[in-house]
Amino acid sequence: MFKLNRMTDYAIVVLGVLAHRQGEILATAQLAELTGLNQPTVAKVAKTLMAADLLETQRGVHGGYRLAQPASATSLVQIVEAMEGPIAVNDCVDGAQAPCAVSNCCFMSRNWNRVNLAVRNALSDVSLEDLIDPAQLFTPTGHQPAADRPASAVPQNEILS
Amino acid sequence: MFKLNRMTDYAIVVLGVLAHRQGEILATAQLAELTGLNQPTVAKVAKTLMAADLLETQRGVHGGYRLAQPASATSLVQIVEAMEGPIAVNDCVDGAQAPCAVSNCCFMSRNWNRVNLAVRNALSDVSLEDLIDPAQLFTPTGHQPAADRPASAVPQNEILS
DNA sequence: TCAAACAGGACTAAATTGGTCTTGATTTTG
DNA sequence: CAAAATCAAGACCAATTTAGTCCTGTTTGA
Repeated sequence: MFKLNRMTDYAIVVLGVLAHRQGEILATAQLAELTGLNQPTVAKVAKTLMAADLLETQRGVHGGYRLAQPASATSLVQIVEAMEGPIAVNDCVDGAQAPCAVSNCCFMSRNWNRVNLAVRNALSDVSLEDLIDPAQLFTPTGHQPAADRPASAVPQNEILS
Repeated sequence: MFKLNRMTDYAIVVLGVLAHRQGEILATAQLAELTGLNQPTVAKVAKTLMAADLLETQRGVHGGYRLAQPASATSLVQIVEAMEGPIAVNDCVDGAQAPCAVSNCCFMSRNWNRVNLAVRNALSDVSLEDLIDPAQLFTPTGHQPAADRPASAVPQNEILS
């Protein structure tokens, strides 16, 4: 476990498509077609991402969404917290939504905060750009041409190509 | 979110009590009294921890449970994985229980593995002993005497004292 | 003015999680 | 040997959470 919600997965797919067409405004119907998700689901995800200022919107005819910032500037922790609320491994952690219910709290609180911060840092080290571009990662110099990448790392599917 | 299950919290409380009485065998009824949990809940948690070899058992009259290894040798990742299964931020990660459902998978898989590993490492850096003993953490030399610790870090409650 | 699109909720259904119970096996003790 | 205490294993139901849909508005361009 420790799994992301399905909605968060959807959000990443949607953001990935928008990142590939940076600047373009795409309607939820187009996003639905490109991602394979249902249009209402895309709309719900987009609304949530809007509330976190990760998307910009244009209303009315020919309206839609685009990224509010470059993919390289959006970190995974932003996406996760937009969709799932603040990261809190339990209720003993600063920023948790409810006070802790059981008594393993309080005197462990500082340690939980340390754990929580470590998890959070792990997510903040990855940008949306990293997630959608395999070449970015695992290559110390970065931006290595595709021909040099192992074939197994590039089984692109139609969604983001 | 990214929250641990309540059962995992319970497990940590139970393990914490057993760590304080290392070597002693405690029955689920005693553990229930010491932790404030219900006896059936303690029994369920203990069964799960048994399956992960974190506890040793003695059956029959005066039976019960004790830690299978010192608290310092049990890491948080062991406890979490015992209670919640392998850590997998999504289904695209090695060790996930189901193949990925949506198409944000595959070509992101290696990156997800990186994220997953970072989260996992964050949890493996914390031992059960760290969790129950605030003095262990935040003191580079470790094992600092209680008198030197800031008062705010030692609001012990009755459960683990 | 109309149609395309987002805004903001409410709402239902499905899945997961938490907690309890039952039946059986094992061990100590009188 | 019998009884009591205790763990073993799993079935089961209730509560919570999550996913997905829908409805009624508002905005905008043609």
